[in-house]
Amino acid sequence: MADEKSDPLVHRREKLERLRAKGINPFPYRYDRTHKLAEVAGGFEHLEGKTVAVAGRLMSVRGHGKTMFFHLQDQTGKLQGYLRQDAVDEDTFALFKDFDLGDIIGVSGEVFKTKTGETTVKVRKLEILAKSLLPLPEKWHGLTDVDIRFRRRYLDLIVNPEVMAIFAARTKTLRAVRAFLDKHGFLEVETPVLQPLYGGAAARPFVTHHNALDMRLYLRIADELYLKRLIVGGFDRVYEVCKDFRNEGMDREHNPEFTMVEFYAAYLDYHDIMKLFRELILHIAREVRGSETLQLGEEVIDISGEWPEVPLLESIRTATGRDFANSSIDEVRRLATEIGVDLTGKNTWGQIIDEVFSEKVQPNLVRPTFITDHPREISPLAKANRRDETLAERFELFVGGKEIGNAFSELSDPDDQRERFESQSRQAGAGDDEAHVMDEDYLRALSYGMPPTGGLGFGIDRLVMLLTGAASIREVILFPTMRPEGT
RNA sequence: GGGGGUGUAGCUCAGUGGUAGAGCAUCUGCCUUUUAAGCAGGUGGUCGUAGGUUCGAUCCCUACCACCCUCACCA
Repeated sequence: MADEKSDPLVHRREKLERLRAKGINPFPYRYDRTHKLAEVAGGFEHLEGKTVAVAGRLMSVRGHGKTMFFHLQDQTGKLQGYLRQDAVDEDTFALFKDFDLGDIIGVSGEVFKTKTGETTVKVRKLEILAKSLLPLPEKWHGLTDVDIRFRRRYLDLIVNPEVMAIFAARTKTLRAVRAFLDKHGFLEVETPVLQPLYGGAAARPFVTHHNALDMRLYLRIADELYLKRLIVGGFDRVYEVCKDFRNEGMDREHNPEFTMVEFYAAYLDYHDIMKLFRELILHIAREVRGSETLQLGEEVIDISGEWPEVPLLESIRTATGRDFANSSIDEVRRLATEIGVDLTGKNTWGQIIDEVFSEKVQPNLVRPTFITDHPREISPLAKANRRDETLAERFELFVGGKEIGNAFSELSDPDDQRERFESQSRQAGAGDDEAHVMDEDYLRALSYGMPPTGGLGFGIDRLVMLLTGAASIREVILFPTMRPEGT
C-alpha cells in the first residue's frame, strides 16, 4: 500500500471526512443555479456586477495565499472564479481547502472582469455539490491512452472537450435523418432485435437463447426483411434507426454493434432512392457542418456538385483497362488473377467481380460516387436489372474509399426470391458462413404481393466519422465494445 | 487469426545488466488580479504477468495478457 503522506486517494477521503465533521454533506441533493457557465462567460455586458450562482467541475486552481483563481467546467464551457479572503467569511475561505480538482462545486458571487479581461465570478458563497474521490488525469497532457479513453468515456468527456463535440454532432446527425425522412412521408418504426432467423445482410450473427421458449434467437444483422414485410402490410414509407450486431472482427471501421438507418418507399425504384439519398446526405451535412462538405481526416471535401454515377463493370474497366462484362467465370478468374487480385474463397462470377472492384476501384472513390448495377449473384434481395439479367438494380455510395450506403430496387417476386435464397443456401453449403438463410415467412409475405419498392441502408457511425473527421469508429461510439478489463 | 509496435509514479513520459528519474498531480510553507501561476521543501514505484539466462534482470530470452498500427473478413 502506498504511503499515506502522498496518496491522493487518502487525502481526498480525509477531506471528505473533514467536510462531514463540519456538518456539511459532501453529496447534497440540489443546487439553485442561475446560469450555465458559458452564459456567464459570454454575457458580461448584461451581467456585470450582478450576482450569479453557477456550478461545475473544479478543473484548475491557482492559489496566491489569501486569494485563489480557479476554473469551473460544465457542458457549455468554462468559467473562472476568484476567491479572496477579505470578501468572504472565515468558514467559506477554509472550505476551499477541502476542495480538490475534480470536485463538483457551486459558486455564487458577482460577475466582474479581471485586469487580463477574463469574465470572472467573485466568490461570496461556496458549496460542495459532489466530492471527487479519484484524481483527474494530468492537466496539460490530459488523457491520451485510448484504451482508458474508451473504457472510461466519462473521464474522456471530462478532460477532452472535443469529444463532447463529436457526440453532439452524432445526435444532430440522427436528428437530421429523422427530420428529413419524416418530412418526406416516412414513418419511423421498430422491429425485433431478437430474431428467430437472421437476414437482410451477409454477415455472421450473434446467437442467444430464450429460456421460456427454449429456442435459439439471433441478434439482428439487419432489419431489412421486417421493414419490407411492413411495406407488404400497407405502410407506404417506413424507416428504422437500427442497432445491428455482426459477429465479426473489429477495427477502425467495425464495431460489433453499430447503427444503421434503413428506409423503404413503395412505388420507387433505385434511381428515385439515389436522388433521395443525395438530398439526405446534403441535408445532414448542412445541419451538422453548416455546409455541403464532408471531412476525411484533415481534408475537407466539397460535395455540393454532381455525384458521378458509374456502373460497377464500367468502373472496373476504367480502373484496370480490362472488360469483365459478358465473360465466363473462367475468363474473369483469369483476368482477375492477371491483375494481381487474390481470389481465395471467391467462388462465383459475382464474388470475383466484387473482389476486383474492392481492390482496384473502391479505394480510389474519394469524392461521393454512386456505383451501380452490381452482379445479381451478390445481390440476393435486389430485382434483376431491367437491362441486363446478370446484374441487379442496386447502387452503393462511396466516399473516401468507404461504402456509405447500399440500395436496391427491392426484389418482390416471391419465386425469384426463393431461388435466390436457395442459391444462397448452396453457397452456405459450400462453406460461405455469411450466406443468407431461407426465410419462409418472408417468402409468404412477398407472396401476398409487395408493391414496387426502393430501399436503402446506411451506417450512421461511418457517416458521423465523415461529418466529424474522426479516424476511428470508436471515436464516434460512446461506449465501443472492449475486451474485459485486464487484471 | 498473421505481421509490426507499445506497456516504467495517479497522469504525460525519460532511462540503465548492479533493484530507478523528470514535469504535472498530491502534501508542507510563502505569496490579495492569476491562468501550463511562481518560489522552497517533502511523499510517492513488487519498472504489464509468469517463467528462464545470469553472481545479479526493470533492461537479455521465452510464453502469456492488454492496447495501437497493419493484413485477412465485414458496414
